[in-house]
Amino acid sequence: MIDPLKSLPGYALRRASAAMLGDLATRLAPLDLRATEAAIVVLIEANPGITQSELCRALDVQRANMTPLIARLDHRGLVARTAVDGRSQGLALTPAGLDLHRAVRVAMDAHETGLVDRIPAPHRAAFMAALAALWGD
Amino acid sequence: MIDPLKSLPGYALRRASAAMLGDLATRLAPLDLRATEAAIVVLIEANPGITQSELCRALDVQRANMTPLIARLDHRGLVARTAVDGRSQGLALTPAGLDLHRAVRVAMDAHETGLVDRIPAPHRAAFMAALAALWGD
DNA sequence: TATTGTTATACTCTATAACTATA
DNA sequence: TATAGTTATAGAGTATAACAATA
Repeated sequence: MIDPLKSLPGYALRRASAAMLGDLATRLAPLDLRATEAAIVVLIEANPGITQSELCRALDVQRANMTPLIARLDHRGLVARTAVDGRSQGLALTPAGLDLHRAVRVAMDAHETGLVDRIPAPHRAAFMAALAALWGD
Repeated sequence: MIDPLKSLPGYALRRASAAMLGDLATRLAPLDLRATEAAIVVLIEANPGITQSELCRALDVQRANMTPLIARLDHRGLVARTAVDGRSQGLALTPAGLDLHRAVRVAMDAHETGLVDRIPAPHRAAFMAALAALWGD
């Protein structure tokens, strides 16, 4: 079978990303969190008082799609909302949220370590630089 | 804003992939093709007579999800089915499909060239090697 | 028994438009 | 006027289960 896609960097990027996202999803499944939810938990922990709109900009998620994500974390008792002004609420992790955050970091660190370990050591720095060049702007 | 995600290779991989997929989608939109459909067109052109199941294995798409993809290309008159045996059909591009394939290659080549151009030249080989290490399990 | 293609279904992710209330 | 959050909705992507026909 001739596969003209194998040699295309863009296609390889998509397939590698999908494979790694699948690995992360497997690791987060026991926590009943999806990848985006885990990213939200990490960002709230690092930035207590952050608003939904700020999360949207950091993660490149639409405001309309953030609403059900935060609502689910709220209903699970992981996130608390505190009014900043009349229209926005600062978000912070509850004690249960902080506990979950520790488990998230364990799962994410294992994922990232496993990923980096698969890349030959001399290629790692160039790999990160290339991703930054594609992601930025 | 503290962003602990920025330094994570897995997260950067996901964001870079999403950015590049968006670029490809924009380039394919005038052809009314999605990225997976374009990949199918390229694979059929390179492998006339290929079956749906073989496409599924090459692209890592479930059989159940391939059905509507091929059906749409068929209804648009881009793909012709020829019975191989009683249960599978070989796929080939029609003349209209071959015309479209040329436009697909133009769009994909522009996409890939733009992508590679954004990566500093000394990092390109390592980038491809790293992706291959992550993709091929 | 295993494979091909199909249908039905469901869940996630993403995108847009429109609404409210607040600044 | 612009921003924050919400609701509703629609389009894609992806996953499983079950079925008929064929090998």
